[in-house]
Amino acid sequence: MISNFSQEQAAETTEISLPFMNVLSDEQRDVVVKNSNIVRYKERDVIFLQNTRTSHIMYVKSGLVKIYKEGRNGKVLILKIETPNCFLGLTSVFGHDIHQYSAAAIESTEICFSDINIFKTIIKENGLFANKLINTISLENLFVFERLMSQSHKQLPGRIADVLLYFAEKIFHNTSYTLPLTRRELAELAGTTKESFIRTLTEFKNDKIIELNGSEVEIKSMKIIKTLSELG
Amino acid sequence: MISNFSQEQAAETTEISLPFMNVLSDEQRDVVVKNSNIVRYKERDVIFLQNTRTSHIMYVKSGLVKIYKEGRNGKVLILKIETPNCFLGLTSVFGHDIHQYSAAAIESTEICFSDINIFKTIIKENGLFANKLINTISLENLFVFERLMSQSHKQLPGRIADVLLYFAEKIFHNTSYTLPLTRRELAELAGTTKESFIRTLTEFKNDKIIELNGSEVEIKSMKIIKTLSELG
DNA sequence: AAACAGCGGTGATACAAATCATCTGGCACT
DNA sequence: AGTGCCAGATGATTTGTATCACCGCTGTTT
Repeated sequence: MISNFSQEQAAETTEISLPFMNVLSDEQRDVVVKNSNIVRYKERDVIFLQNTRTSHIMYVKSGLVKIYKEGRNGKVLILKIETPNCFLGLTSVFGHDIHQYSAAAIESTEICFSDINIFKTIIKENGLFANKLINTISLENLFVFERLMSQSHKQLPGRIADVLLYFAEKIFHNTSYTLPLTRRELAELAGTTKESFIRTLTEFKNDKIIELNGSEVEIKSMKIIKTLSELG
Repeated sequence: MISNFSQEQAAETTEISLPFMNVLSDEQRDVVVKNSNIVRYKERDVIFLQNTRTSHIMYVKSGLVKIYKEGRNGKVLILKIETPNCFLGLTSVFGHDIHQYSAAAIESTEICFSDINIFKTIIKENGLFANKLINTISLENLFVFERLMSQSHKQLPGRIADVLLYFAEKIFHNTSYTLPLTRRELAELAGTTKESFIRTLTEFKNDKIIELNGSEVEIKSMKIIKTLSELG
């Protein structure tokens, strides 16, 4: 990957685009493009690690990224999964100069890196862009509140239902999909253990709530899944 | 309170001040002051309720406010406690036009209400202010990540230690303080039940980690509390 | 080919914490 | 003074889920 990096970069710079780019002036857009570059990651590649310095704004051009946090006890929590056109670690960059969590590619992924100072300058210059960004970060915040609610007050079936709903509604926009994570990672997303996740998933399958074939999932009764999610 | 509202307002408008007010121009400051007013709440008063429309930026002038969320199963989760000079529900206002959580006064509290459109205009005009705001919301976000980590991966002693640390470090800046919440509310903050919270707190007391007298807490061994928090 | 490491899956067991029940004392009503 | 009501507290019981142990399978390393 290193060997053909410059080649890639040359080939890709014209394709750089950001969310809300439409609210930027031609000049601002130009500055961003000139100060950005695209990097490709393959499955399982780490994009950035917790406790490293923040230096760039990143956003997902294609692929899927898991955002996760590691505790001292070795336990891992997957905070969220970022999809194309999402910023990566906005809150980490603007909240702290050290990354407070890690990011890794779930599948083959392209990330666009933009200089953070260019970004801050544009926020200062372009209030509409700033407003959009504040909106984005706020929505992220509300999402985490929901996750917190899910983790602290729902028991296993509700949390597993939440994970299944998450993939169906936020990631794949479809009731049938291929789980992009291992059972262990799914458990880290649901706040449980591999074994408990598997067991509950198997129960869902036996109860005909979902169809399950390895990583292939089809939600058969969205109604029951939603009820499980709501009742906790 | 209603009866002497206009009187209060008249008396207080000169005292309106916002975080980051120093980055505003004289004119902007003037507009904010003219479009703001202060409302007083007493203990247990609700400031705004989940599912109501957002209309104002609020910030805490004095007092303490609990931010909480209610689930369909009747369970309540206290997300955080806001102290003087904090904005109230920024993410709710900027993320959604419907409040996604509730706020209530824990003690006698003064809240400053500012028109939301005035605010959005100033963000557009004043990039420095926008940057500050983005920073604030990002930090809020990181805080919730930590809470999520605490709730999903720590067991009771670790979570209770986190609550005690929260009051000591973030709210009172002191190792001895008076708990401003009931045991039930403390449990809602720790993600547990009243009974379990009481039991664990009693154990801490018996183990001489804290001194406890009703709502009076003194952390005797900060070291152990921090160890408990870190090991989960 | 053998050794191993990691994943999916299942059963048995242990344990943390929720739930249920009950008692206290303080405070607010009539 | 008496009734009800909520907060704090403690004990007994139940239960959800983590933990432990194990199997088969696949892909990788040596």
